[in-house]
Amino acid sequence: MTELSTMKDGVANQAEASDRVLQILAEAGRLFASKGFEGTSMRDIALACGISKSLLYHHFSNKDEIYARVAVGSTLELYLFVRDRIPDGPPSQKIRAFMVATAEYFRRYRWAWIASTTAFWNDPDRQRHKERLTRRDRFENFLRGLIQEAIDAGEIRKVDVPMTGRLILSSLNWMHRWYNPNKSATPEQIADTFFDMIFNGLRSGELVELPAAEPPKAGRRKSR
Amino acid sequence: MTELSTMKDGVANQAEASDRVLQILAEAGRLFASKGFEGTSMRDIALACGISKSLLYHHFSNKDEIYARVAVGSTLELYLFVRDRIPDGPPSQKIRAFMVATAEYFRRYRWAWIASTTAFWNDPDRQRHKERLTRRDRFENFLRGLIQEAIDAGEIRKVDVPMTGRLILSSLNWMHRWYNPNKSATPEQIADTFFDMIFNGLRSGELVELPAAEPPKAGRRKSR
DNA sequence: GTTTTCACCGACCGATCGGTCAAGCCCGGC
DNA sequence: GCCGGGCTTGACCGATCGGTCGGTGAAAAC
Repeated sequence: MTELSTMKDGVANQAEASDRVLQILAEAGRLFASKGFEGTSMRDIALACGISKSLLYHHFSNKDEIYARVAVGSTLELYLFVRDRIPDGPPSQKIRAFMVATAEYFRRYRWAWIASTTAFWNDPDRQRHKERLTRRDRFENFLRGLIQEAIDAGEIRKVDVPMTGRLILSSLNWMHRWYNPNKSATPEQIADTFFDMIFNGLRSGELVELPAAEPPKAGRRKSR
Repeated sequence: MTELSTMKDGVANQAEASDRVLQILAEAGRLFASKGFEGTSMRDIALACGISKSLLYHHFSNKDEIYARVAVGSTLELYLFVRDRIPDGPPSQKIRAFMVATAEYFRRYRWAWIASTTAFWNDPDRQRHKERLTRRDRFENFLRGLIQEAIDAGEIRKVDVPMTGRLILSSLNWMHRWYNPNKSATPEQIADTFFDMIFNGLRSGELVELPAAEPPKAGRRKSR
């Protein structure tokens, strides 16, 4: 199921592409990620690759296509990548695997990930942007299915499913803003920690029954 | 506490500014938020305001200053805004108030918020960002203090404090990517829901019946 | 009544943008 | 030999970029 693993320097899913094309995609992804789409010129990309600007137009028809190959081509198989890493077992563990797999994808295709989630995300008139959003919808709906599964199995509370999905995805999607690859924790470890926090909650103590009758302010005490 | 509330159209903390300047800041914020800093030209801003491009340079020295007034000027008092809305009471409720207050700030200064968290966040020329980042650090450290407080009070588990802060902030910081002001839930309600999910966890409580033959869930429980 | 101040504008600047094009370079097949 | 065809280039294009300049008109200050 991982025949899609033709990759180089974090450029995902670019089968049958020449070394030069892969180089361009890698450099362009890095630049898009750090300076944005509008902030990156074709001259920047050419300079980073050590080639002439014209050569970019030999391999790609325009700037949008480079971005599409970086971003769309990279989110292309996120859904499949994650789906294939969901084990059989209790639904809650599937959610955990979902988070860890997404984090692994982030780690492997980091620049392309950042580029695709950063650049002109709300430009309404970009045709291929819609394709990417469709893929992300499928990805998100997959997560919602897992959450519903966990609810049906009685593993998690009867929470609002879309909102729960947004919380989980938020914890992963914001990671690129603070994640430092030189620090010790891997994205997978971070995702695992976040799953623990979200699934088990932060609250200490065994679940004694709810202080339901109590107004929130007066609540819990256990002075230090 | 709210002497900082000179605002118009979601432009925060722009005291003693003329109507025209406020208009420019509002329109520029909206454009920066939707098209990014590099993607927004001075002509765009002038056109949106119905004025000439020259007039922008009469009121501001350059494009960066407009961005600074929108973004830096808006995150300027986020820390104070939130701090003043933290009630006395149990630390966990302070964390909840922190989240709700941040969400309120997001709702009130939405465009400026998006512009400041979107545009060239990792520009190598961090100088103009340093001030803004310093403020955000203070903001984040404030949250970490609340988390530590809750741990010391025994209200929440002995979790990793910075990581917990990142989870909480992620849930809020990613909101602008999916929040729809036309839908029913307010940002404050969303933040409240997220607090409940993170604090109490998703896992169903003891009262859930144990399906007799069901194998246990692979030992994810963390004992404290 | 004169001068100063200030919001405002149209024309313009050099630089850079995305993109084009005709021509060279290189290398395997005749 | 020399012939095609893919890789590569520098010169160039119109458009647009951020920013400047000289000036206008009306109110405020003297």
